[in-house]
Amino acid sequence: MTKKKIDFLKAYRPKISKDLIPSSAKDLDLIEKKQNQIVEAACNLFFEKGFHGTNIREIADESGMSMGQLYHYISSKDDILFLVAKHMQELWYDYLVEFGFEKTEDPLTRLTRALRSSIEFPAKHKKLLQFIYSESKYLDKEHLNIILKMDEKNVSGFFRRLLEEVSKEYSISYDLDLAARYITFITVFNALRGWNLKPWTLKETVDFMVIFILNGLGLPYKETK
Amino acid sequence: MTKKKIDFLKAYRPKISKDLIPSSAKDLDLIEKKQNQIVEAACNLFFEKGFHGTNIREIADESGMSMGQLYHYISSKDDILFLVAKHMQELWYDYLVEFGFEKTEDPLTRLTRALRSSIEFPAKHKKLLQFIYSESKYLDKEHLNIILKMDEKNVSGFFRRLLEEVSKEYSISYDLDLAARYITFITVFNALRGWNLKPWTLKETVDFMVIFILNGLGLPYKETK
Amino acid sequence: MTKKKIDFLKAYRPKISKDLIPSSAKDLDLIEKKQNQIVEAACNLFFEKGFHGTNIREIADESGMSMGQLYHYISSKDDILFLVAKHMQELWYDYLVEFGFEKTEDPLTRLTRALRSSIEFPAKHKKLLQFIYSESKYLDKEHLNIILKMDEKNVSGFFRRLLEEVSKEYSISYDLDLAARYITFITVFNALRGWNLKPWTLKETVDFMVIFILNGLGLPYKETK
Amino acid sequence: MTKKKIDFLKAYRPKISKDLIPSSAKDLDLIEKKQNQIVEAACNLFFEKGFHGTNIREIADESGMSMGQLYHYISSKDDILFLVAKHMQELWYDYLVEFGFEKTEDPLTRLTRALRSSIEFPAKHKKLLQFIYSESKYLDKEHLNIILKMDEKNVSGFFRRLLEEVSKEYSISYDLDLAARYITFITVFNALRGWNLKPWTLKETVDFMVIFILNGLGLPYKETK
DNA sequence: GATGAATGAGGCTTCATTCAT
DNA sequence: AATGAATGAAGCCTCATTCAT
Repeated sequence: MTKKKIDFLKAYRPKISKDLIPSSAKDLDLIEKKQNQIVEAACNLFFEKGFHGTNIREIADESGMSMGQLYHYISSKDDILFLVAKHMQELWYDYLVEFGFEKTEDPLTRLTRALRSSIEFPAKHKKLLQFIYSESKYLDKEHLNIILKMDEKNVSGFFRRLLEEVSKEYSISYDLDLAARYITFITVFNALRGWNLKPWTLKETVDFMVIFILNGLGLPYKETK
Repeated sequence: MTKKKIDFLKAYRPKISKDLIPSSAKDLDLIEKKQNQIVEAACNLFFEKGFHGTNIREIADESGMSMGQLYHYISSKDDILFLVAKHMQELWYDYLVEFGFEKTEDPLTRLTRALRSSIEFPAKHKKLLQFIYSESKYLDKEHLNIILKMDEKNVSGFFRRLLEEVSKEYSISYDLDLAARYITFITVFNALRGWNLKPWTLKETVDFMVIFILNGLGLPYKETK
Repeated sequence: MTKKKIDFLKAYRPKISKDLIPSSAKDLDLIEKKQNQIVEAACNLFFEKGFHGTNIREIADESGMSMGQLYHYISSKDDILFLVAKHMQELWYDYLVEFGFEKTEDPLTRLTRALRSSIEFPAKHKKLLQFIYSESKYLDKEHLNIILKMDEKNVSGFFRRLLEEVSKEYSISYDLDLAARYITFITVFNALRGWNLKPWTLKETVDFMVIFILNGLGLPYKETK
Repeated sequence: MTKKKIDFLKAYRPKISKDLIPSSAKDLDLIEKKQNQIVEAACNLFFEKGFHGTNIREIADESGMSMGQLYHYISSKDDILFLVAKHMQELWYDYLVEFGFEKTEDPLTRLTRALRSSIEFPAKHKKLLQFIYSESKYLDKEHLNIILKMDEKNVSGFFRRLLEEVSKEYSISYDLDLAARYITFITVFNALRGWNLKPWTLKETVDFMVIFILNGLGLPYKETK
């Protein structure tokens, strides 16, 4: 990943500190390693059974830790919820960034590609998105704000910056920020309403949505690649 | 409401039977009345604290019933979740139907008005929509299927029928069913992402979204009323 | 049933009074009729699910009564337990008496026939006997005493009287009362241990037991009928 | 206890595994110790008040555990019922084996002694036997089968093996298995009908029953010891 | 640092009995 | 006399968190 791109992307990644997730451990690297272990275990369980359907002992077992060890690295079940939510935001953002940006300098093409990958990710990780949309409300205020800020800076912000580039070449009358936020939301369709999409293939829904969104934005659709 | 409209709307409203919600009470009218009481109380609590954050005693207290009486009219906490979900679907549908249909025979205007009201409802009942989208997954299979069917028949189906009418006057190349389902989802924006819409008024977001969606559908926007 | 036999049998049948089973009803015949209705319903349920596994509402439903009506004719669930236990004792005794007594004046043959029917009854009404043996302990003291007295007077007493007759013709060295009580108990085998009698037919077990008991009593076995 | 005798006795003793009694504890020895503690407490209570008359809190208190700790070592109240039933079977069998076997090689004498101890045990542990006979039916199927198997293998089987030995010296025409099962049952008299044995001493009833049973089996009674 | 046993409040649900109509 | 809705205490069980070893 080039330096330039990183600037462009301006990722917001909060560092987990002991203030954010109190831990009685001291070795910071170890803390991070163990917390990742916890997150990985918790994801599988949360996605399948929900936050409330999963208990701490299951998380300990799945992560290969004892109860005592678990509570060395986090201070409550809510902490795990936050760690998982944060991890999900990072995964999502990484996916967005991963695809298609080196291949063109044309802003509209970049936007189109970004839309495509942005629609694919929720389609491929339905459980992940469902989790974010359904369990986030159980985050405590401080943690919730961090997640919202990640979402805003990274995902909505990502589209915001793409739209800004596009707006230099196309006349746009609506508010870029509002549009970026709206796009962020409506790309999630496949995850949140996936249950009633039986008749259509992924490609069909993606194609439909990409064109729909570009039309909605008043931009022309050009076949990419 | 005219006869014609009722036909047009083809509402699907499951009747609550004792099979659906086991109850040891015998007077069906009373059952309905008490269940409504329970639903009303549960809504207040669920919207604020979530399904898992609310306990049965609180629901009993809020609805002015004793624990025993509560369980005379339902058979489990899950039943309440279903009753609330069903009630929410009905409210939503009633709101859609309430607005703008007598005022014009022009399909495109009807669609435009429907979009407007369909965007307003989630905006005005954020908690309600948040609840539907986040807690539905805790419904047991049988109840979930009913809710999904209501959603599909009444809300998506509603847009489907509007689009069919419009398609007689405008050339449409995409799949009407997919489009209807997509619209159903993306009108919900204000509820599910309302937290990051501080800077804009309701009117601004609604106007933006109506135009966006009509453009997305390849249809012209005509100022209504 | 002849007068003579009734004398011989000296049945002890407690009359259900309002002291025994408090009831707010006044018409004594009606009380008896309704109580019979309750008993009949309760039997089916108790035999299948046990006393603790059956609730009062089920008994009301099965007997075609309302809760209110039920409690007009009994004063507690324990009353029903007593009524059922009493009914079971009567059924049992009636069965004993029903068979074989007119056909011979020979005491040993009478005893042999009595044994046979006394073994058959538990075999045919396993649930009934299982119920008596397992739930009797939940009777309150006063009611329990009545049941024990019925058992003693009617069933054990029945064998006691048969043995007395036999003892006039055969030399017997053991205590007649103890023997009578023992016989009463060991005829119940098929009901209480029926689960491990798969390989044998009813006739095989009855034949074995009749001979075993007569031998045990030091009496000869003569083929009857 | 000699090697030979152990072979002869062929005891069936199911090992309590986590499949049989789910437990979240990990130290198997501790599990066993705690379960024994629970069993001891439960016996005191069950024998006095019955399974349904005893609540979980009482068992926790009696065993000196907290509710949480209790459920660390069992997974339901039903599990306790099974543990108690199993413990009772073991006690019973241990008692049978304890008496009289070193003292003679004569099969008939051995049988006679076994009968004597087999009659004494129920007489001395009435509550225990009453419990087994009345509450076993509330065991769930899987656990019930284990208890029945223990009963069959250890208690009935014990008599079965004694009878086989005797049959080498005495001519026996009845089915050994049926006879063994019948004996198992009828030795229990003192426990299940003990309430109406006031007038007789233990010795009187035991003597009567031993002779009765040997006669029943067609075997001579020889004074032992 | 690590373990996992221990805590106990709180959750959901049942049910014998009463009482207003 | 009859109805069945209402009561609320009590039952079984779960689980996030702590703490002795």
